[in-house]
Amino acid sequence: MGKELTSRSEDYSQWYNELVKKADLAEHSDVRGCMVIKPYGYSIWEKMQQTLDKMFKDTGHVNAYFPLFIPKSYLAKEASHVEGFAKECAIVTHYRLKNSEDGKSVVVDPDAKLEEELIVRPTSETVIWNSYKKWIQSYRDLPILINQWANVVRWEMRTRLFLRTAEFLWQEGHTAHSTADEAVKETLQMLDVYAEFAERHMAVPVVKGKKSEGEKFPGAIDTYCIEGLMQDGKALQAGTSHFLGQNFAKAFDVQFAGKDGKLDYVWGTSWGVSTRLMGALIMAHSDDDGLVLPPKLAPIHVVIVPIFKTDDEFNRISEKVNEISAELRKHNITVKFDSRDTHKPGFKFAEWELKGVPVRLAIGPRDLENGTVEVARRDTKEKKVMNIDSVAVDVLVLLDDIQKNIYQKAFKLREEMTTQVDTFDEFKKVMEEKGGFVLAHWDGTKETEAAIKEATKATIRCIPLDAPEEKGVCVFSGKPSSKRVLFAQAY
RNA sequence: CGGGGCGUAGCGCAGUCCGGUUAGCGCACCUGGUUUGGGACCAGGGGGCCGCAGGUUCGAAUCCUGCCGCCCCGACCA
Repeated sequence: MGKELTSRSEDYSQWYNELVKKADLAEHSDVRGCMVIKPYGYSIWEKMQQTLDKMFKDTGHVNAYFPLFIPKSYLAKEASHVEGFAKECAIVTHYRLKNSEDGKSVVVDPDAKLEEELIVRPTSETVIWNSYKKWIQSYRDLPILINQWANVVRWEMRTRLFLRTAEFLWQEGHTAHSTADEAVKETLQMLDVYAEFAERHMAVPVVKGKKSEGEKFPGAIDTYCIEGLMQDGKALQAGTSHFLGQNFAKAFDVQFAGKDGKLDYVWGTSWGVSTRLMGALIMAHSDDDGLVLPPKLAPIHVVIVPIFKTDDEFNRISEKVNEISAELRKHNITVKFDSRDTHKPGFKFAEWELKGVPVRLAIGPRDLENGTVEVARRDTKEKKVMNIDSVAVDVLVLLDDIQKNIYQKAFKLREEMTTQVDTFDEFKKVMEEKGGFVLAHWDGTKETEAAIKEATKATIRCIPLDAPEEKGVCVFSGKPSSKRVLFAQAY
């Protein structure tokens, strides 16, 4: 099948690109920067959606859907917002095609020009706040806690499957509140939801923090984020949560009457995670043999590979497999019986490893005789022979152990790849030789941030929320600083 | 959007410099047989607008021009 992967040490980005394609997650479409998410990749995304959606509902949010197209004038209403997105918007200018003169193709009908051009949403704050204006009159209408699952388009110059594509899938939460305090609480609550999802479900440890002025969302007062560290030592922003203040309420004139009868502008938040999480998942855990998926997000938990020579053997094994599968399914374990007789077991082993299935069972004639089954775990590649009667419970325990183990492994890597530095020479040395996260003092200015980026390619990923107060001096300017911030080269 | 590389069968590539029978190879695919506890083997077979569009030429995968796409490096971004 020719599915040997380039190793990570040889060429990390080539490894990533090949893995995405060979594990059947996604491929490039014919449209520049867009991707086809294939069924196996999409089923992982669906699992993410299901989990997140439940977490959103559990925190009081409801789903709705707002349009793909945004009138151009909406975008212009919030100054920093339009400035942030103007360079990467797709624009609809016409609504009709017609046959070309020679009849061989179709052309845009110049008579069908739109009066007001439409922007394909790069995010939905503007359309949503336009609706909120109609929905909100009094404090009794608040809060509004809405999420939507949607696609958005940002015309990126340089794209990579899942990590940065021109069109991507995401969820965007948009909430409206009567007080700043409540909106800030919401912003931080959703940051916690994201962090919990990343750590408990994706098994990716993340740092919660606040973005610097330069890195924050256009239109936000404060942007919070979760940052993960990939195996190549680069950081990946895995989710963002914004405190919008009254910026969009003012831009769209959304006011409410308080209990005292006075009018005030509504306070807002927005928060989102995208199919970029797929990239984080892949890069955090996978190895040179292919994907490594955390059981909580794996579309298939257990693959069963029969080993047989004759039809009779196959039939007897199948019978046993059906029993085991039924037992596993009782425990909510997803099982795939690879009964193909067109491939040898070794081939199947390699293929399912490439696809990251957490647990593999192999059953052959010897096992039938001995009442055993061979159990292999994807994360460590260990194999054990287990008693066939208790396999369901053993697998349940094993899946739990795999989930924990890959988190621990990622956590340990992050610990090893996080370095405290106190001089700029150290900073540069770490960035050049080791990579990863660097904790350093920063004077809080844009100029220093830019200068450090210029010199090292590292940006401020965030100001960690749990950063201890610590007197120090900025590694670059020598000016005083009260806490360390997190630097890294980033995706 | 700037610099570099690439585009030939589903995938990976040779052939391109120096134009000339019928465009090759490995994997995959189809048929038959032998196989099956870590990517099987033998035999036979099918599959090509040589990225697209022009041009030069008796003749173009090969030379020229334009365009499209992908990868890498920069600037920009989730």
